[in-house]
Amino acid sequence: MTLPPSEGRLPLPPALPRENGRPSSPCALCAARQFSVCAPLDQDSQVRFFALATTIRLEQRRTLFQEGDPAGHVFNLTDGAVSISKALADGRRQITGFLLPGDFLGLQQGDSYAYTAEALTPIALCRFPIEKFQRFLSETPGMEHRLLSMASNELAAAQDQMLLLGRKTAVERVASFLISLSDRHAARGRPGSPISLPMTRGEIADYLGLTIETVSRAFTRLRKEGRIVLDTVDRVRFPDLGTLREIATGG
Amino acid sequence: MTLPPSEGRLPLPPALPRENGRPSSPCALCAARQFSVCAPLDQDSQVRFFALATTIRLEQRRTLFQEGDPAGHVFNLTDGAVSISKALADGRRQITGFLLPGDFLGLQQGDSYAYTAEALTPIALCRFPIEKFQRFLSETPGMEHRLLSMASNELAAAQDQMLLLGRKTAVERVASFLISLSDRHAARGRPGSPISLPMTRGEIADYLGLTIETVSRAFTRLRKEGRIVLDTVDRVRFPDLGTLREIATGG
DNA sequence: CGAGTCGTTGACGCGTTTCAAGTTCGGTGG
DNA sequence: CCACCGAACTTGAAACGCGTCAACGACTCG
Repeated sequence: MTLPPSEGRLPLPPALPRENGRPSSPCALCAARQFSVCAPLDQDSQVRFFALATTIRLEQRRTLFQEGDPAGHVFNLTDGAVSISKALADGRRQITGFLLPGDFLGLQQGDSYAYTAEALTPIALCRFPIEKFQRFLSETPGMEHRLLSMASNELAAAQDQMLLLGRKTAVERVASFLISLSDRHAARGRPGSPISLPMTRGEIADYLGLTIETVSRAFTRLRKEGRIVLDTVDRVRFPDLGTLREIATGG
Repeated sequence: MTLPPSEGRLPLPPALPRENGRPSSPCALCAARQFSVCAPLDQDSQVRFFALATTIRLEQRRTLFQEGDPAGHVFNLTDGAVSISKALADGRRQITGFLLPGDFLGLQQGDSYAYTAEALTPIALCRFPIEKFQRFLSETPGMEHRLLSMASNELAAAQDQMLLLGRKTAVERVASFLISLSDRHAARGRPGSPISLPMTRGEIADYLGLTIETVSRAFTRLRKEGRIVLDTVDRVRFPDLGTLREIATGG
């Protein structure tokens, strides 16, 4: 299975340098040093670690795993975008996160996944069988420390999102969403503006606890007020990140 | 400073057995084995661990630390109830969690607290200086594993709360809140009904992303429909947990 | 060219918020 | 012991932001 020319919705870094068969983005656990507080793995550990992984690819809109599926693997996203979501019995859905290259997913307590993971674009991942991964964890000093610090960051992000969902208006939510996407791009050394939106309005709505129509109206309002420029429907520029940030925080 | 007879709002376990000066509730990190996937610490490690801690007490409504304060300690709550919250500049507030005895708080990335922690009732905590705690972590096999599993559980709870905040109605939110409190009591071996509510309607509102009035109306509606019985304003009985659970999940 | 998906916009309805009284209850002081 | 007070809670009425329903345009793909 090969990755189509990738003109789904996410152009992303047109082509990150590809080193001798390894995935095109560094593995968050082993190489994304800027996100970790602990010393990176040594050369030997990295080799042992990569030996555990299989690279897999998935087409746009495919489900990686569903809430309740037996949890057999953990993953590291190397290309594309993924949504993490939970749903109620009647279909109401909440997307709890969007994952970008370098993000890690699938680790949790219990023997089944607590959420659904879907490909927003064609994706590529490193896949680790969970027992092998756990064994590597326990054998490799510093790995759990690193995972703990990643989990702490996720927890802080989750709290920000709860503040958004519980207390922000529709326009504030959309502004916050755009700011956080921009910041994530900037944190990886890519420009914070313009950015591409690999997700649809419906997916943004499910992430922000709104409807498609309300998200669309918020985009329109931000555009008419000059806070954003929509080059295309999935490409946004920010003439003034400072003001947008103020809108996002209700300041 | 001594703890008053504790008739604030939280009678809680009237008097857990108190062993030779140790806090009345077991430390989540060392003793609450039912919440951990890893082997408990050995006797020696426990002794070394407790040597790091100071027991402190705080009166009702006092702030333990605020969002932005330099982070100097981590804590383990041993008695009472604590709220964790974040706020916007204009005062809108979101409570992201309620902590009960046995819960752990204060560990995060960065050198300042990312949220505010307040005593809902008179509280007692074990306090660990963060550097000593970190050193103990790195010296004690299994500790980071345990913290990681705790963080994973918190992350799963945070995702549930996002689903609640983004997609549930007011009555569903209140029902979910009551169910989760009941479940937490049951998980600690205490009766799941009746339960006491150590927090005010305003604090419940800030947790559920609602207003005081809406929370009150939801309580009234659940009461009139026979789903709950309010012995007093802060004591709830559940005649039929199954039906309440269905309401909570929109099923 | 027709069908389908996605996004935008308008009109209207509804659930929650806002504003405003009241009620209950525990604590305090006369 | 009781009157008073304030905090917390409840209830009602009106306002409003977001959801729902519907129409339509832009674009893609057969």
